[in-house]
Amino acid sequence: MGMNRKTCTIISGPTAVGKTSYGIELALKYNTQIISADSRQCYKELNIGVAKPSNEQLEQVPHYFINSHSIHDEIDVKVFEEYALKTVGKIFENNDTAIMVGGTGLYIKAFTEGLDDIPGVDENIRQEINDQYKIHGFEWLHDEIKKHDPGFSSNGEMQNPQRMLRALEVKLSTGKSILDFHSGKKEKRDFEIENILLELPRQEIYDNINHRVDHMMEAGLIEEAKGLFPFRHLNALQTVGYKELFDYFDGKISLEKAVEDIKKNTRHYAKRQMTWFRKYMA
RNA sequence: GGUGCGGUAGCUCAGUCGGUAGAGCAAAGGACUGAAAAUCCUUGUGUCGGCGGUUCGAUCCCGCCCCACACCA
Repeated sequence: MGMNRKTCTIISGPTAVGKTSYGIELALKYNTQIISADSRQCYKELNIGVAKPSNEQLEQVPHYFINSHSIHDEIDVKVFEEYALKTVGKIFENNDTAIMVGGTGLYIKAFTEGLDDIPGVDENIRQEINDQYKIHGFEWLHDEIKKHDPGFSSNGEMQNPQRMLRALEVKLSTGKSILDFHSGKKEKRDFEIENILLELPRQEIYDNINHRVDHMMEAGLIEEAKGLFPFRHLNALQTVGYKELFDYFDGKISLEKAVEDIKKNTRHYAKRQMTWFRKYMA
């Protein structure tokens, strides 16, 4: 421990607050590189709709976890945590400072504090649970958890199917409740972490979002989404900006409505980010 | 000009057989450990278009007026 501690500066904040350009500015100042903490910009097939840094920006400063994966890869927090830790290590070989920029709060949390070590789940069990849920619905899920994991049933989020599915698959493949894996222990990283939370008045964020969506449409979002339509079932495509246009392609809504929905859903997203970051970064 | 249908929460509308009203969406607040741009929870007082009338009491009934839409001239 001493004067030569390595530091990772993390720039977070809601979408459309200006993280990208701020991060580049800082990276240039420290002559270092950027690790993105964005769960969607890592996919090389997603461009206009995820507000990726421009090619010029990417040339100014090397970025990691941008265009680094395919929508066909299975990316999740764990993948990110490992990737990001490996990458900072690499950056620290030649720099005392690394920059992380991103809006995916859970990813940043995993990077800074680590995740509890939960064994991987049996793929067959996972598949079986998802199939059964699709067939029998919420009631079934509810009853299964009550039967197999009474602890989660009384203390877990019993109205949230996604969490319940996860709890069930962990319980059935490890024999232990997911709640028992949650130690609450924070991993201590061997580098310093400095948080910078970018904020703007709510109305300004919303205005930025509305304008940005209009620009995305002008830049050809419809064409991009059309090309990705066959992959709509992938997790990577459960993404604001694409799912609304898929509904339009289906004839479920008008194009005008789709654009409105993209703006609205992006605003909701920004709001959730603000809630998260207020708690963890402020 | 005439007839019809409306004017209720930011928006779309429901409702009160007369006792001052409620849904969805929006908006706001919150949660979050391998789907996180995902998933989920909580929060609803507004001159019920205006002015009069009837009534113990009107947003609801009656009259007039204003506004919107449709049709007829």
